[in-house]
Amino acid sequence: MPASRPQAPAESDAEPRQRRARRKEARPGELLDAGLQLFVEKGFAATRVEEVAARAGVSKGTLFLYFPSKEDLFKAVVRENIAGRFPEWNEELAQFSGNSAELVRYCLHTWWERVGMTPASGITKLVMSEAGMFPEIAAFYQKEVIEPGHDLIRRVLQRGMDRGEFRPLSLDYAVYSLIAPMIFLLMWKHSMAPCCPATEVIDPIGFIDNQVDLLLRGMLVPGSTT
Amino acid sequence: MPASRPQAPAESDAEPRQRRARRKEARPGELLDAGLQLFVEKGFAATRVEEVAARAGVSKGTLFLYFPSKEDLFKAVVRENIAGRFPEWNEELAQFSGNSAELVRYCLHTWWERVGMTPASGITKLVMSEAGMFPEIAAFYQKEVIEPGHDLIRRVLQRGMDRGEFRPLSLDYAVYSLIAPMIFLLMWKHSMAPCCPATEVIDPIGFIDNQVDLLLRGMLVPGSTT
DNA sequence: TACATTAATAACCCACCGGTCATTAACCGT
DNA sequence: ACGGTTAATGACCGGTGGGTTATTAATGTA
Repeated sequence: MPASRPQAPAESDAEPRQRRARRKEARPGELLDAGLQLFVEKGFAATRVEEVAARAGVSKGTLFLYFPSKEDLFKAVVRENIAGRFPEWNEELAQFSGNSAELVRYCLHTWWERVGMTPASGITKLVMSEAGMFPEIAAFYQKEVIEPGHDLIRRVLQRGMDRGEFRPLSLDYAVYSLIAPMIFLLMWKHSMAPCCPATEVIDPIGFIDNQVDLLLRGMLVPGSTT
Repeated sequence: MPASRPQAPAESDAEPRQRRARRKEARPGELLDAGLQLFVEKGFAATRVEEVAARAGVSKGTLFLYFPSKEDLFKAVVRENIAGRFPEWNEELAQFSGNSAELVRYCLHTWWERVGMTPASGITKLVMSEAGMFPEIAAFYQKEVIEPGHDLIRRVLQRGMDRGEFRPLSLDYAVYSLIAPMIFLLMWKHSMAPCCPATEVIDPIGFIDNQVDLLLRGMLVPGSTT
């Protein structure tokens, strides 16, 4: 996980926090953090640069001192937060020693812990939402995140088939059968859920468990004892 | 399917198409059609009412003569294209006479034909994308579309359990297991797919067939001959 | 043709927001 | 203490877009 920064100037601390402090080093990072929060909250178009600046404890003019435009700020936010954690995950996958049903369950749970329930999930939602307006970012995301993720899942399923645990599957489709509920969860969390708190809330862990159970019944070879 | 309208005034026809024609009856429908097109193309916030009016062959002022606000126009578009069609679908569901596995397959295929592959799917994508910024719209959509759709699916699953075709399921989760792949398909179609035409395209029908097959293996009582 | 009714228009208002720039003040070397 | 440098500011600009309204003209009636 990217080390979280000291969360912008908190004012009212031991420091009287003078108005026009000169902190050239800290500004970009604080603006990036504020940008991440607001872009995830409101999307790209709806986020006002002045608000980003305010949340970073700085004026609008200062923001443009560090980032030439709103779009550049956005790109910087995406770049910083979509760190390539895939090498680490691929490593974990290769070392997993349990059966493939357990591996599937482990993958989805881990995804939820490390992406789904973190701000990173907001970026995915954001990119899918605004892809139409920013095709170059969509392409970047496709290449850097979606394809590696796709390959990782594919390897899990292939492992299950190689070990005789899964019946022969159409890999191209089965991969999406696992991805789809995760995307759904993430879209739900960031779109409908915050607006309609009254209506039936989906418990993510419960849903994932149930979904894995359902899909595994369809994927495991009949009569398996797992 | 709602009978497609004569697609706004085409000018340059046999009719010289006078400037300020008075066509009180035709305006709302033409504005609704133009609105559907543009909202799906560009999203809610990015669509300018003046552009909707122009595409309907009318001035901005005229639009506000028929719809009190942009948001009301949008709600009317949603009602006409999705929400208003549930009675018809519920009727079809009630009259279905095959087994429940066939019914599930029929539902998803029909959804794809009547929503997924039509502009109506763009509306769902739009709402999920912009729900955060427009809670009124999200709440409206939740009530008029999501809840009826949820109930419809739930009835299908309940039918399968009542008839002893499906094993006991957690309805709350199982409903989402069917909805999730549809939402995924639709998000994919409207966000990543148009931007990354090179990369592996998902065949919707193939995916749906495969998904239904997988889920039914998990839902049907073991040893069922269906 | 004269007149009332009202559909339709286009100019207008105003709030908002991305981006700029002259001004201000914090810091540093001497 | 005193400039000189530059980080930071906030007033300002210009374009945009939702919504309003005074005006215009199409239609129906006599």
